[in-house]
Amino acid sequence: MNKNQPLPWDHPRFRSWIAVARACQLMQTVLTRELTELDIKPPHLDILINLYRFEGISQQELARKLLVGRSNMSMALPLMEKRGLIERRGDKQDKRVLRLYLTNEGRSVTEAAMGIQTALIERTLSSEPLDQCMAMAESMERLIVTLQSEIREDSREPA
Amino acid sequence: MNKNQPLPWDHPRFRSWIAVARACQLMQTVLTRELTELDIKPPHLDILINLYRFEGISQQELARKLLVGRSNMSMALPLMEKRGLIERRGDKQDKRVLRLYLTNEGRSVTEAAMGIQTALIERTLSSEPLDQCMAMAESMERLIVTLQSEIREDSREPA
DNA sequence: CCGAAAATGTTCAATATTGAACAATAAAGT
DNA sequence: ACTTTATTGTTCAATATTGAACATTTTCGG
Repeated sequence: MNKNQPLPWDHPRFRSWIAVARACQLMQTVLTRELTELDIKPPHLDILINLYRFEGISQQELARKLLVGRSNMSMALPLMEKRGLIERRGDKQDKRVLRLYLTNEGRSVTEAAMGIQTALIERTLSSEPLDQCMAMAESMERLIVTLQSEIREDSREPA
Repeated sequence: MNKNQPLPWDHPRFRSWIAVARACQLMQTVLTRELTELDIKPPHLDILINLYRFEGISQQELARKLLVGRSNMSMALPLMEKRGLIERRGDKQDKRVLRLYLTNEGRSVTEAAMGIQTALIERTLSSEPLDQCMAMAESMERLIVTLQSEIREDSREPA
């Protein structure tokens, strides 16, 4: 059965990618644990960080930045609003869009959570030379561009 | 508010990691699309690949390899069994454990799916020099070791 | 200006994932 | 042998995520 098909784990790039995926998974797991004291989870942190950087962003724009569907935001944001972390205010110009803002509570939770995440990343990645980290980031950014263009092609031409 | 706290996006390692995470997310999205023709999703592919490599593995061992909880396997595997992709047979020695095997159907689906995933990875990563891929893999493997030991510490000492 | 097309957000059902509590079996300690 | 502890798998409720169908509002073509 393995006669004519080269097995994936013989491909160096395949093996590399699997390692990347596993590392992401683990990092997520550990981050989840460390965030429990703040009673938030990674998806919410992603949202908070983006609101911290881009105050007044719309739900649509936020979903695009996070690479998730709009419906995701429609489910998550009202919960965060009820918890007093964010506010949603309608845009004056365009009555369709809701613009998002951090509350003071949300801002301080975000700062604490960013501190935790930054510390985790520094701690676990500090043994890797900075050159190597930067090179990896550049590879990943090229990968992101490639994959995003592929996704856009698919949705333009859904034949 | 940003006076005394250094912002995460000023840390090069933080930025690098965010790029890694986004790339993983996108890769997952694209892989999901390309697997629809086989009617399976990435989590099932992960399972199939591991059964392909390690026939007769137990549910527990499989969960450990995939870095997911045992309950996850308890939910997913019966569905895959109903779809005729795998078989679960009780261990003769130890009546607690269920050992997992691919059916012929499962094996051919796995081979097709591995082909798709390998092609995707080769296609999107081929522009990165092999040295760079290997260096990244080594970094990620070190990261995995670090994070796993941290997880183990936590679960040993859950104070 | 009016009707068609696009954009934004919501709802819903389907699927994933987790952790906790549980039952059955095995291993260890006495 | 017997009680205790550990391991394996299951169930359940809670939370995430997605895509499709939908309503509202805006934009565009005529």
